[in-house]
Amino acid sequence: MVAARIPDRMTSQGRRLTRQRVIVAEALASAKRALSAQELYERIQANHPTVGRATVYRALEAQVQDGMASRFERDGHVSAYIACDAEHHHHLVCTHCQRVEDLDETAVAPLLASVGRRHEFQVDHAALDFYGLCRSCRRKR
Amino acid sequence: MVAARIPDRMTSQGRRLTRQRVIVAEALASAKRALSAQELYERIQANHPTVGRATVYRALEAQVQDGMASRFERDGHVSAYIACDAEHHHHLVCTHCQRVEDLDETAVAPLLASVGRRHEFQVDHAALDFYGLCRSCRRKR
DNA sequence: GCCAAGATGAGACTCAGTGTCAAATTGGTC
DNA sequence: GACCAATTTGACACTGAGTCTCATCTTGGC
Repeated sequence: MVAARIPDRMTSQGRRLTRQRVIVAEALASAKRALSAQELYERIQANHPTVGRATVYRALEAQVQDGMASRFERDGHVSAYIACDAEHHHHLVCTHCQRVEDLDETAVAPLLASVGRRHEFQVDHAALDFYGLCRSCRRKR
Repeated sequence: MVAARIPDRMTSQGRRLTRQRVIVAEALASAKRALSAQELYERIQANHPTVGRATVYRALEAQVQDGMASRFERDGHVSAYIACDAEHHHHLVCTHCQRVEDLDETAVAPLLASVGRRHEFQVDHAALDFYGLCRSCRRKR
């Protein structure tokens, strides 16, 4: 089960396991969709009104570093976050309901390999996310 | 020559061809690297001090819509822009010198096709940019 | 040249995200 | 369990990219 490994990841790099970071991680994981830091903060406020806004931002940043979440850009220059259980995951983001599907890494690998081969470029990281309408949102239109 | 088509693109959707938008387009095209709106504004100031900041932002937005430029996110939540001469171009961005290489579209197409097939997802647009060090920056390290 | 629709420039405004700092918490160590 | 240094937190001030407003100016069709 993936959840069992979460505390390990959260304490990587000498990071301490705090109540607040657990709250943020759980809130993001249970959302099952992309949320901005502000939206997540507001959700957390409902049950944990003492958790500060800056703490949510810091916790999200830590989660991204620890490979527990990924960040991408939503329209309007806002970052959105989604919980994920492996590193280097890429996503299909529904721009209507904000639900996120994982993209099969095996489909991505050939592209990454070909880029390394064809361009003398040391790829550090890739923004590789697709935006559009998921099946159920497409039907509703 | 591609440049000849620029006025056509700039007047799409009933948009008017203004002196300022030409200045912005030329400044971005001649930069040959990714620039933030602010950086571009500052460059333009040198030769055209009357062009306003908001105008540069608006012109860049229009260029992205018209497929004359693409936008991606730089660290620090800032948009950067690069001129491009075809639609749906994806890029290799050097995070050190900000130079940009075009990514061969034929390498990308299989991925796009497989996403459409494997996920019932109507892809609207894709963030598909690679960040890293270009050859010359890599050598300098 | 005329004129309506659209664009511009100046600057106020917004708000996501960051920095600061005193107080609180964590997790080794004894 | 108590102690303590290092880290984290919460509150809030601050920053700055990007947007909005509005009076004025341009564009382009007639």
